[in-house]
Amino acid sequence: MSISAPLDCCTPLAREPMSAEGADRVVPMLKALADPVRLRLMSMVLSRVGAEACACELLPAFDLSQPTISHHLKVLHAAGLLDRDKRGVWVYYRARPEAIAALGTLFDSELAPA
Amino acid sequence: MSISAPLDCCTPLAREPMSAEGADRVVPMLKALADPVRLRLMSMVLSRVGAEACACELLPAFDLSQPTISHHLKVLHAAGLLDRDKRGVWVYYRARPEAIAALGTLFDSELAPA
DNA sequence: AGCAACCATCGATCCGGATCGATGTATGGT
DNA sequence: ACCATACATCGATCCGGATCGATGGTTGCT
Repeated sequence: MSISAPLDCCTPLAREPMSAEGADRVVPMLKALADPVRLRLMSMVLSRVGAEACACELLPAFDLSQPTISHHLKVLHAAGLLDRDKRGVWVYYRARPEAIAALGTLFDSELAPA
Repeated sequence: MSISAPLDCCTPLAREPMSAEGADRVVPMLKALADPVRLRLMSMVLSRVGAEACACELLPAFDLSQPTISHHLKVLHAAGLLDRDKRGVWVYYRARPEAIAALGTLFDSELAPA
């Protein structure tokens, strides 16, 4: 499971027709966020000071089992959206600003063909 | 199948922890784009002058059957990302700029908690 | 009226993924 | 050494969705 996401992946959708290879690089990130639990997890981490949160703080926010939340965090990590940092017994997840910024540029409407 | 997407849905992820209801409003759009074929379809339409394209022009770009492309276009339409306009025998799909803009604000990194 | 082209719908198949309980692995405390 | 806590992994189940061939509905042309 690589950290993937070279992040040289995201030109605006409106700039030119995206190639199949380009799509294959972006889709994993979108797929990771295209789930209500994972989108809320990402938002919770991003809202924290330092964009960092302990898994133990995220779990009680959902009515889901611990393995399920662990699975979702793993998906976000594999997509390059979260960094993982084990400190003692606790695991802290930190958002990767470059990944969020890359997705932001995807939906830039500047300079769309008139 | 409603056109959905009131588009008052998208505050930046980093602004505050997204509620379950908020996630349920955004996820359909993300899910629609979290597919390589649909992401490329969206990019192809957005790249066109007027952000508009005929279905007959989109089909040959893929090695997929006509029902499959029709299905994907329907998903993008149902998510509020594409408008549908039948002109004679042809069907034209036009991108909804508000929807793209709404997704753009989702990933705004401005004013994230320091 | 008849035919051809464009697109949508239907029904079926098949694969991925969301979820869980059970179990494994580390870390820290007594 | 023992146990409790925090998290990950495993195996199984179940549902949604991506895809196709076949068919249906419109529109335009002759």
